[in-house]
Amino acid sequence: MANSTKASNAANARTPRRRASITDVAKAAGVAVGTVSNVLNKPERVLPATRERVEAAIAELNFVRNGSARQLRAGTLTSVGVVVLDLANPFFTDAARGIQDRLERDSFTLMVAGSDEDLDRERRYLRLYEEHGVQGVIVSPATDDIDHVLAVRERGTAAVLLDRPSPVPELASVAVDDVAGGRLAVEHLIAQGHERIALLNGPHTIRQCRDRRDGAAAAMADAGLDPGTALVEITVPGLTPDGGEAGIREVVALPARTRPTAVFCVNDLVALGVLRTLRREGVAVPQGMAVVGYDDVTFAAELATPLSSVRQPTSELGTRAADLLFRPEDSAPEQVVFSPELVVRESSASSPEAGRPR
Amino acid sequence: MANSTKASNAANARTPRRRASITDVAKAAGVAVGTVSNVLNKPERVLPATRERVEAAIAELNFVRNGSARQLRAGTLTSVGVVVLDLANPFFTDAARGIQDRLERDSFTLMVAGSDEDLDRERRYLRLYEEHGVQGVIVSPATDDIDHVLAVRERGTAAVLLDRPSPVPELASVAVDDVAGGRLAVEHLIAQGHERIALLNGPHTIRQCRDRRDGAAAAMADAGLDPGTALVEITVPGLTPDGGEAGIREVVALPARTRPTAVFCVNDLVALGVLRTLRREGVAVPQGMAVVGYDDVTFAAELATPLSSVRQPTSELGTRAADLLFRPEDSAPEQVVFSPELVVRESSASSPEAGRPR
DNA sequence: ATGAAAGCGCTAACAA
DNA sequence: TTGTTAGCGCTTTCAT
Repeated sequence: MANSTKASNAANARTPRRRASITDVAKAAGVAVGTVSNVLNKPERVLPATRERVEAAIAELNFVRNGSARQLRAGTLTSVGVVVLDLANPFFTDAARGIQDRLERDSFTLMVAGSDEDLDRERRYLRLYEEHGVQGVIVSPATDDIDHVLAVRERGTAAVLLDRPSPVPELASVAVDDVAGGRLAVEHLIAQGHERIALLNGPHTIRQCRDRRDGAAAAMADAGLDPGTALVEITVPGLTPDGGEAGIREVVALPARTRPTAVFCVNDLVALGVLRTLRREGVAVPQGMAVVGYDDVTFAAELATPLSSVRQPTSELGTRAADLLFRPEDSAPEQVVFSPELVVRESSASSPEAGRPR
Repeated sequence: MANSTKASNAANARTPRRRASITDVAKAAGVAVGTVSNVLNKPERVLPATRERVEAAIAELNFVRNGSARQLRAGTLTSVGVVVLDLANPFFTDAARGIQDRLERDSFTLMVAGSDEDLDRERRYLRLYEEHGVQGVIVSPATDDIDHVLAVRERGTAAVLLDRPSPVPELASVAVDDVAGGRLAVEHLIAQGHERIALLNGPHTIRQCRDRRDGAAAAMADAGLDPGTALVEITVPGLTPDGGEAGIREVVALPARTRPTAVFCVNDLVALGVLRTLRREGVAVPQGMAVVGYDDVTFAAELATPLSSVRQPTSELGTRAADLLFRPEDSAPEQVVFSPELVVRESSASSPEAGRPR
């Protein structure tokens, strides 16, 4: 049928002239529907001759199985749904890649949706997946409210929390210790001599943001600084470069006396915007302002000022999540927590090679 | 039902104890199934009193509509499926964002899958979407073979090609002129005095790769250079930073006499790997090797050596694609082609500010 | 306003 | 080996 389409006209193609059903095929081939079904599912059970007739009819009628009907009978589907916070964030797409890699082994298919940190959208997608009978869902929740995830699981669909430790034992999760991450970043900055540090953060409804802040504050307290004044938290309008730009402008506008000398960004996208803006404004990094990011995305090391960042085992996060999805029924749900590590680069280290890169 | 889950035990939750059906709800509420259906779909048609009873039953039984059954009756679904070449490529995720933004307006839901440039996987996802009755599909095809996309459309599902001009008039498409893009990049390099240019490219089965090469070759020919010798094409093992690293190592290993002095990378991910490797190897950019990328991703301008790149209207690509999906039946399919533009930065311009950035 | 029942397309169990 | 048929869960007439 390769080029036959060339002849057809557009309107025709668009018209939803009823898709051929298995009954149509049966009729056209002069066999029973059961036989067509067998050709589709257990070809070996049907005589080559009849099979050919049926296959001809299928091709002829352009038949495509109706997945809904199929599934209505079968009960379930070999696919998995994922909802991440942000489709444009490399952290999540890398994790999605990890999931896909793992799932591929069992020839599951993966569908991804982005919630844009919106609880409603998260719920909508989750419900869509569930209604369509996916085998499991992997969600990085936008807020603390995960009742809907729990509910999905209650109803018999496997569920795993991604990048978020589970608050209840019966739900599996894969996460990275964000408190530790925040602590790492700020301990490092303090060690570099900074005593007032800005935190460009997202809303505290997002757990990652809250935890990283808590870690940062803890590091301050441990160092004998008062987090209340020494940690200047600024909520950015978006976890993006533009958000970072807006945030750092606020910092720079602060009176010199109380202006932080370092900034810890809740992710590398934000940090990218910060670096961009500081450069434009002629502020030297790290001398005028030290910067630490989070996620250690691919490009962090290659920036004009190589960016210090808290690294997470991103893709492994995904593969583990996929693993947990299909553990045997009787095994207890597992809570996996990875540890982050800090990668120090020039954006925060006024040490050895402070001058020119390379 | 918020915290009730806490009490339940895991095994129980996992057991696919048959999901409650509409019949169960009807029974529990002491009404007919039709009434339950009405509560779900046309609540105004049912007496408040009965409605409440039904709603109580729904909550009680944890009922979730079975999407397959629903759709089997209704025929179709308000969602759209997208298949992109690579989920980890910012170009495609940005485009996906564009699609999502546009679709949101009509409260469609979006599902994304990555084919990893594999035709089989592309086919699988497309079929999955089709079988499940999505309203439309948007595909960035891995190869020239788009019969399966045409077929989907023939069967009545709207389809739009993404980042790929349609070869047939009856299929809508949104693309960027990649020949022009390749030409822009190489013309620029030639203007900078380069006479032998490496092209780190992906396989020619991918149209974008082929077109950019053709544009590059054309620019050479126009300048009186022989593309056969002056354009050194190297196929990278992957369109990723690591692929770029492998590619540039080949280039650098060439005997000085025939070694290119500039490299044009088929995307910015590859270029990132190239810059990284050149830095490690101590090759100055652009003096020792000029570099031009493609896509102008967010971080291109912020790299240690700001990267020259061919910019595409990425997110607009997505919104337009979504637009085309739902044009009225009678309107002819549209072929949209955007023009790329070259953004020159330090990685290729030995001109003004050749020395230090900032 | 509600109930009863048909039927969407498919698979699986059974009969021939 | 092939045909017949019940029924998955839902929506939608058509009665009541």
